[in-house]
Amino acid sequence: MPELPEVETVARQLNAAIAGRRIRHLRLLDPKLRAAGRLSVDDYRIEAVRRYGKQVVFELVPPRKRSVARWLCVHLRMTGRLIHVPAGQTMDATKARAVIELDHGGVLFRDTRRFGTIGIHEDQAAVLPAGVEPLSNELTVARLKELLANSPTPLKTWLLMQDRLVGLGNIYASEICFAAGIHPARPAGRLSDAEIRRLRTAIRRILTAAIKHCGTTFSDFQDSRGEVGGYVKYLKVYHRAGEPCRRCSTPIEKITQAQRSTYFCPTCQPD
DNA sequence: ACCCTCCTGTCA
DNA sequence: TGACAGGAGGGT
Repeated sequence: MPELPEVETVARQLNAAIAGRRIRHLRLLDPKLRAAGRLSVDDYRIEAVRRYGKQVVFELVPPRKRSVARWLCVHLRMTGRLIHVPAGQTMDATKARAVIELDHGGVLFRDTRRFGTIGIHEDQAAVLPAGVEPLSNELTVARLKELLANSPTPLKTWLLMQDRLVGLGNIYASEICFAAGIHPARPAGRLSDAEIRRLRTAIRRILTAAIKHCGTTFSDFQDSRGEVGGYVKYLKVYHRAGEPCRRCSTPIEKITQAQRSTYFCPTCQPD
C-alpha cells in the first residue's frame, strides 16, 4: 500500500492529531516486533510526526532534560496502517501488532501481512533515508541526471531503488513512466536530457497531486482516520491492463519487471 | 538480472 | 487451488 503520498498523508494527520502528546507506553503485541523495543520510548514526548522516505517517524524528546532524543520509526511495508484513536474512544487492540498509548488517546498499528517494522533510534543519521527526497530542492535536473548516469537498470525498476530516490513504489513508478512518456524498460542511464527533464517533472507532478488527494487506495489503504485515498480515479495505467489508454485508446499492457507488475501504454511510451 | 523469503487475504 | 498484492532484504 503505502508509497510516499500515502505515508505523507498518515504522517501529516498524526502530526496534527498527536504532536505534543506524551507516550505512556509502547505496547508491542506481535513477537516479531520484539527486537524493536530494546530502547524505551515510554514517557517521551512527541515533538512531531514526519515522513522520512517511506517511514513514519515520531520525533521524541526525553522526559528528563539530560537524556537524549529518540526516533520511533514505523515502516508500513505492504499492509501496515496507523490509526489514531482519540481520547475517550475505546482502543480495540485485538487486531493490532502494536499500540502507542498516549496521555490522551493512542495510535494502533495494524498490519495484516506483518511485513511492517518498528525501530527506535538515538541518532537521527540512522533514520535519514539514503536516497534523495524527490520533492526536495535537491532533486534538480542535474542531480537526477547524476543519479541515473550509467545505470543499466530498466527505468521503472530504477525508480523503485530507495538508495537513489526515496518514496516511489510500484503504483507511482508506472504512473511516472507514463506521465514522462518513457517506456519502463528503457535503461535508466540512457535517457536523453529532454527525457530526464520530463521525468523530473512527472515525478514531482504525480507525487504532489497524489498527496493532495491523500494517496491511492488500491485495495486496503486507509489513512489514520480510516479513510481511503482519493487518487485512485486519477491512475492512468496502474492496474488497467487491457483497458484503453486515457490519452490514445491503445490497450494498456502489463509486463513483469524484477518480479513486479508494470503497466504502460505501448503507444504513448514507445520503446 | 534472476530467485526466494517474510505473511495473510482475496479473487479468478 | 493458484496467482497475486502497495515493500524490501537476502542470496546466487
